[in-house]
Amino acid sequence: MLFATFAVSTSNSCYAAYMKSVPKPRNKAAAKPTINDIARLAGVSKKTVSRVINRSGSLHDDTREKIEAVIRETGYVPNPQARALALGRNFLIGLVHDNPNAQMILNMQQGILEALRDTDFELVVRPVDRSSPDMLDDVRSFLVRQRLYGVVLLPPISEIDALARLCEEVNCKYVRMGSSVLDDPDHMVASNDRDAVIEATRHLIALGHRRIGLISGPHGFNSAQVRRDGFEFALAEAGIKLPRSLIADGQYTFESGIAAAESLFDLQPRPTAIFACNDEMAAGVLFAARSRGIAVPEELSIIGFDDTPIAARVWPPLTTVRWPIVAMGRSAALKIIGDATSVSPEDQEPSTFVSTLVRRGSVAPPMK
Amino acid sequence: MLFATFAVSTSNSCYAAYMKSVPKPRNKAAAKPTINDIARLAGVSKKTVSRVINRSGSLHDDTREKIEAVIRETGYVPNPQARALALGRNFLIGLVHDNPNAQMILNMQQGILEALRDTDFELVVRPVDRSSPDMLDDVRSFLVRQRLYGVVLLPPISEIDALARLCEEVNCKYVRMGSSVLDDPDHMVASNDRDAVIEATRHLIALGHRRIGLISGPHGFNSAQVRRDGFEFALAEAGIKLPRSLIADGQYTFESGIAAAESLFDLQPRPTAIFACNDEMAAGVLFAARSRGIAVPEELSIIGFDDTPIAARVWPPLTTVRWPIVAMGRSAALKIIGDATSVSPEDQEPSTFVSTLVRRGSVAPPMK
DNA sequence: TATATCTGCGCAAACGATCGCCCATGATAG
DNA sequence: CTATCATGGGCGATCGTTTGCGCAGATATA
Repeated sequence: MLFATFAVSTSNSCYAAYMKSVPKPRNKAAAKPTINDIARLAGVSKKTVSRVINRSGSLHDDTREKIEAVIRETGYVPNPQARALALGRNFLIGLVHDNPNAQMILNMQQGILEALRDTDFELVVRPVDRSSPDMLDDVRSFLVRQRLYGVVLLPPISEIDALARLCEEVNCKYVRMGSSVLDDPDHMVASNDRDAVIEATRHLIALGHRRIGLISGPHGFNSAQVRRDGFEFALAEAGIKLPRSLIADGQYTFESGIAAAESLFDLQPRPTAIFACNDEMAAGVLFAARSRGIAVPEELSIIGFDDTPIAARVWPPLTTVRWPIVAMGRSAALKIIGDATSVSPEDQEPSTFVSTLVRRGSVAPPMK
Repeated sequence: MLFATFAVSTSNSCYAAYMKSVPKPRNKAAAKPTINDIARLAGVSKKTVSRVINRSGSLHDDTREKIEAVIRETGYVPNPQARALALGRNFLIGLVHDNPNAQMILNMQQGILEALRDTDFELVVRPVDRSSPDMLDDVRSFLVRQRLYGVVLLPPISEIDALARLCEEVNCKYVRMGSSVLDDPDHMVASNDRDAVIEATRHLIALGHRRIGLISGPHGFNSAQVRRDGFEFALAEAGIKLPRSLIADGQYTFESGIAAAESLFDLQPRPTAIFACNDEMAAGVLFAARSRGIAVPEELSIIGFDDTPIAARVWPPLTTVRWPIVAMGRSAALKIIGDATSVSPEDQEPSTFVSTLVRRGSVAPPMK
């Protein structure tokens, strides 16, 4: 038996009676120390051990150190299931998303997991269907049943205010990932997409491009709106008129990028550059250009957004905007578990991250 | 520090908020009924309710139907935390992986989540570091602490026998994903990579290719070995000699594909076709060919493996082998939770899946 | 010295299921 | 007609924590 060698420092008759009342020993194969063992070895009560574990209440330094020593010595780890039951709250962080870019989800997971490493938290992933009328109920039952400690909401569903209200209602911490800064830094991690798009568009303009096409994101997406705003601002700033025909609707998918590019290619004269609101669509533009024999970047410059792996794998590699998703995921997770871990509680996690232009081979000055 | 802490005041206030939110619009799931409520409403004991929930023991049809009616009526859902504590087993499925292809992880998650949909199970993701000496201990503490119901092991770490033994030891169900069939169908889901590679290679040979290069996967990977075996088998079968110089080492990464392609391009004469053991490396070959001005598929045919999204997004789109990862993930999850769900317990989940050749634009007959 | 105020700490009751045992009931055999 | 058995169903212990309440003992104030 694991603890037979430990000295029992108190002869508590109540405890002895308790031990005697146990009808039969459980399977001791998975014998792990419980809080009772720690209390017995330290000569205190469970409550006191719980106090040092949860840093609640005040207690003598001697007592605390004694208990901490015993914990360290036995390698005691509190049982998460029992904690969850007593606390009514689980040590799980949920990642709720609605099938946006696959690479983005994975980078997000990576960032969150980095923050959760060496903590007691685990990551639970949960895709939802935004178009389903039951979506809110699904999420609600997910949060309530699993008693999640917190959730990270990925765009585009992070833009649904009802979801945020739901989290408040069921008392679940949450962080919304987004493309524009809300006035709620505790529940929001965002990037400065607008500035980055302005920078990208200025880059094209500086090279001499004047007929620049835009492939937008789907309607109703905040990120799509913000990126389009930045694009239009940069053009207006340079005094360039933007005819409606140069704006093509996209759906953030490769195929929609191809379709949008086809429509832009049919214009007379053709745009000399295209800004696509994400890399998937930019890859579609490149694909469509190749199909038509349009040389990139000689006859057509392309800029994407996201800097997903595909941007660097196509030929020519795409100039794009790098979005620090991993760092944002880490920050989001730290915002949620921040008060539960004792790692430097002072410095606030940043809420805004800077996206930067990555110059590769898909951009060149326009032909004369 | 070692343990997470809770702010007591937060916990209290949220409890109050939760209690206040009980007068709820929907009469269904907000006020969570307990098993005691069900027992009282049905006029039976907790134990009997538990019997119908867990399908254990035998009991009168009248009793069962009565209880089921009450459960349906009240929208009762058993508390997962309490179940986990009493059962010593959580309703969580773990996905343990060591950073292989990102797209593969995501497809895997999708497949598993499809199987878990409408069950009480959730998916917990856990990346590990295979090169770390603590890897086994990390996984062990993960399994033991979270009391996982089961885990899905992704390649390449699925090939580590010690991991499988560890799962047995801690009494955790597991399924290993792989590229070759082991003799343990209960714990293995595999695809017939070898046959698929043979088919792909035969395809190249039938078109007239004789100098075919191979970019292998990293040493020690079973999938790499199996794919290489298939390649060599198909060449031998056609009586084609394979000089060692036509085999280049790859690491399953885009960059290693570029490097391996460069070395093959330096050969005199150059190979007319290259089989890369995954799409990432195949994309690297295409990238390297473009850099050198080698026309694909006119001067060089390329075949990849996996059919990840990138294969269809580059130009020309890559001929590749499609691996039914999503279906395999679903099957793996069903193998684990199969006996816990009442969905047709008779039909065994398949252990072997068929990979098929997808013909796209990166293959053509060799030039004369 | 007596009273009031803290402070550290323990007892025992939740938390919400599961499950070992025991009992009641009706059927069947001797 | 009684003894044995099979079977549906209940009581209460248990899983390992957290926490409300209360009680000593120490310190401060009058």
